[in-house]
Amino acid sequence: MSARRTELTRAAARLFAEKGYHGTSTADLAEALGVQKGSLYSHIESKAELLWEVAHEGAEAFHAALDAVPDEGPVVERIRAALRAHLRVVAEQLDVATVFVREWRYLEGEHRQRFLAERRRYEERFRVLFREGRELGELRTDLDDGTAALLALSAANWAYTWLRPGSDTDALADRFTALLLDGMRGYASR
Amino acid sequence: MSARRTELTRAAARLFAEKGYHGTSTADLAEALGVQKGSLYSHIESKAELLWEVAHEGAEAFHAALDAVPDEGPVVERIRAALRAHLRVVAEQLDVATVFVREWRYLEGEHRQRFLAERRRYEERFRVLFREGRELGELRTDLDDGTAALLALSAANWAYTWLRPGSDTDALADRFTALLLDGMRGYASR
DNA sequence: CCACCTTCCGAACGATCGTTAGCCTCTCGA
DNA sequence: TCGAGAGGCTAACGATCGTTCGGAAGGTGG
Repeated sequence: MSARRTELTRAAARLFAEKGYHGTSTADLAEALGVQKGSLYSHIESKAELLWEVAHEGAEAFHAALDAVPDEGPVVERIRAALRAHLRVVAEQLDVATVFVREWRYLEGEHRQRFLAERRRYEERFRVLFREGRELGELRTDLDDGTAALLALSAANWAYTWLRPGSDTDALADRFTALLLDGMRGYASR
Repeated sequence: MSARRTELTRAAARLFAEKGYHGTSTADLAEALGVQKGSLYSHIESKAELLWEVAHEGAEAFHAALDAVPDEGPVVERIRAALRAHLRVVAEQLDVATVFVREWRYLEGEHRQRFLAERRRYEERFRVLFREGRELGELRTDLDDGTAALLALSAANWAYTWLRPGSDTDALADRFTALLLDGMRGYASR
């Protein structure tokens, strides 16, 4: 992929995240490259192709980050690592993450199906951690692991709305993990 | 507001939630009423007015639900009640809640400012609960209440993506609350 | 019965949408 | 030195965008 083509993808990620897919025109994209809008079509076949590309890049980034999480060892540490990995991707590729979480739904046809499969698989990889944790006894044996995974994924998926580039995402993830593991209850309410 | 006008607002909520604000045309709205698109302008001054109306209705619904939460008594119970209230609104007014959480950002000018103020105030009402809980000792005295509120709000704000009308939102909220309060850690990892 | 108000129609507005076409001008390897 | 391909231009396409307008139904209250 040429340098110019890469530039276009980056601009698309930024603009789709900022103004939404339908709120971004080909004229906007062209202006970001300093070019006439017709010239975009030397690089792409359609605006929809850009959306797919950015959404797909998001899926790859999140999956790659999870790949670095060991699939053995204490579940508690793997949950922490998974949250760290997710938040790091959000902070380092905020535009792409935003498209991955919010704009993907404007995908159509085949691309939409492929994206949804990747997204479901990602969430399942999270769920497995909590199920395994319960089964191994590292998490409470009476844990509702589905709800637990949903809570963790909610924190992960909502992060793009408040997380800013440059944040200490490891510390943030650790705070979430501590909360999820040990709860908030104090002595006075026990 | 006439019955017809109300119908238009409902259609707008449904379509904005389904296809996004910029993905919904005035022709779509007109078709939902079985009318020519020009006829909409007997009822409204602009499409943007509908977005404001739906977003504002969402803000009112969420605030009204929180109003029913007592401002005294055990903080733990008030957190549970607040989560119940929020999830109930999401399930009972899913379209409006979706616009409140996701589509509001296409508001412009004055309306955008007013909405943001309402939204910030809503989140602040949540945050207060956790701060107060820590100060009163009902929650752990070493609690990071900002992160705690963020975690709860993440679960609340993400709910529109998975919650379906007719769910038992009270039970769902209680499961979240139990998790938030007592955590997931099991004996084996302590 | 008439005057009014609400609602809708049909047609059109200028603007903008995503996309296509033909042509020009570089750059670079053969 | 020449040919080719990459990348840009201008211009235009038909479609659709949100919105406006004048007029015509239809019901309601005086």
